[in-house]
Amino acid sequence: MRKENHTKHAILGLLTTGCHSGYSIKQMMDRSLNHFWKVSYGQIYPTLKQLVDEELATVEETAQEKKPDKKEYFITPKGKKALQQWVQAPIQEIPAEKNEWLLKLFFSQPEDRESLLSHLSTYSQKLHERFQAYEAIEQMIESNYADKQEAQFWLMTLDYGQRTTRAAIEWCECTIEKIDQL
Amino acid sequence: MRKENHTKHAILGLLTTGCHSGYSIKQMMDRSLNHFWKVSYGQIYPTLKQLVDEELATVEETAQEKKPDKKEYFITPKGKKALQQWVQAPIQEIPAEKNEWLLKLFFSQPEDRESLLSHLSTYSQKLHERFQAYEAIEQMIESNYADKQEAQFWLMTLDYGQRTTRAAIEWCECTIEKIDQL
DNA sequence: GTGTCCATGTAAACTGTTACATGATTAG
DNA sequence: CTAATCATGTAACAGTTTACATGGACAC
Repeated sequence: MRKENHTKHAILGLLTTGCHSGYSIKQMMDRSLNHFWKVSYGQIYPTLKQLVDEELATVEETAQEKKPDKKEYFITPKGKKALQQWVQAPIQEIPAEKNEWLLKLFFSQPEDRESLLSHLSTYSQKLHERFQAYEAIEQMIESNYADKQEAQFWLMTLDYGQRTTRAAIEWCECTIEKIDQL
Repeated sequence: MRKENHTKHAILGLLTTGCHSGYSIKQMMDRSLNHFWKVSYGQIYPTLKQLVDEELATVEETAQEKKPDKKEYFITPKGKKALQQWVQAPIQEIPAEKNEWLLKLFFSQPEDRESLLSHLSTYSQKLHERFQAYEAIEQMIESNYADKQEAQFWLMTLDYGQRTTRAAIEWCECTIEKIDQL
């Protein structure tokens, strides 16, 4: 049973959204896909090379004035086909998040009450920040990509983030209350 | 900047919940911590060895009648201290789930409509199953561990799973409708 | 002169999964 | 007789992060 490398496809997919360098792929990832997929440069650059090796992308090296040299990557027709095939391929696995907060909560003892409350309020704050970040991205997409058809799918992934984050924030508030009453 | 190994602490923590063998740790993980932490045997057995090396746990080998030999692990006072320190230590990182469904949605094109709807209905179904699993665990905890003080924390982690899963299910339904109307 | 943005890359370390290996007992 | 449960473990591989290395431009 071989496993697909989804990060490879994520990077391939980003080549279709106007990102053509490792640097801009990283930026886009951090800004728009951050809540459901992350990558580091240590993955991006080797993967781009690999994509070229597999003929799913091509490179062009450009010298820029007053800026470092840049390598521009472009998806090939073969790459587009591979991307679509991956998009349409069925999925079996439900995502499993690793949640350090819940792990610590699970192993807490009544005497850890104070630190628990502190963890929860930090968590709640981070969730609020995340929620606000989503709203900012939403507005950015609506104003910059209103014409782009694919942008509606981007908004859907964002909606997922907003809904689940809202639920998590509500949980934080309820749980803080519960622990307060212990 | 060194990183903590949370799985090590998760396994250490499970030694305090009545699990004393690699096998029973795996079972408990799959049944109760599955929605926020997963481990494979390939991690459990080496980690247990490591815990003994670091004097956070001890082993006792027991020959069982009509069953294979068993190694029983017990947390040491030093281990308990390490566990509590880890539980109380602050957390900076908000969890990042890798969501293959959202990744595919993000890179979808209008012509992928059919496969998208199929993905979403599968996802929704899996989320329902997960939700029902949570309800079963909840009842199990309430009937088997009603007296155990820590069980209240277990129920809180479960509540998190239920709330976020419910939000995800609602998102699925809304998104299916949206795509239907395209 | 300090920090941030632009820009690319590698090597080592770490985390985690999968496949393999073994074997007895018990329930259907 | 077949599958599941109990029970332990390792080696190879895959995926990912971190630290390191480099360096110009530009704003404060």
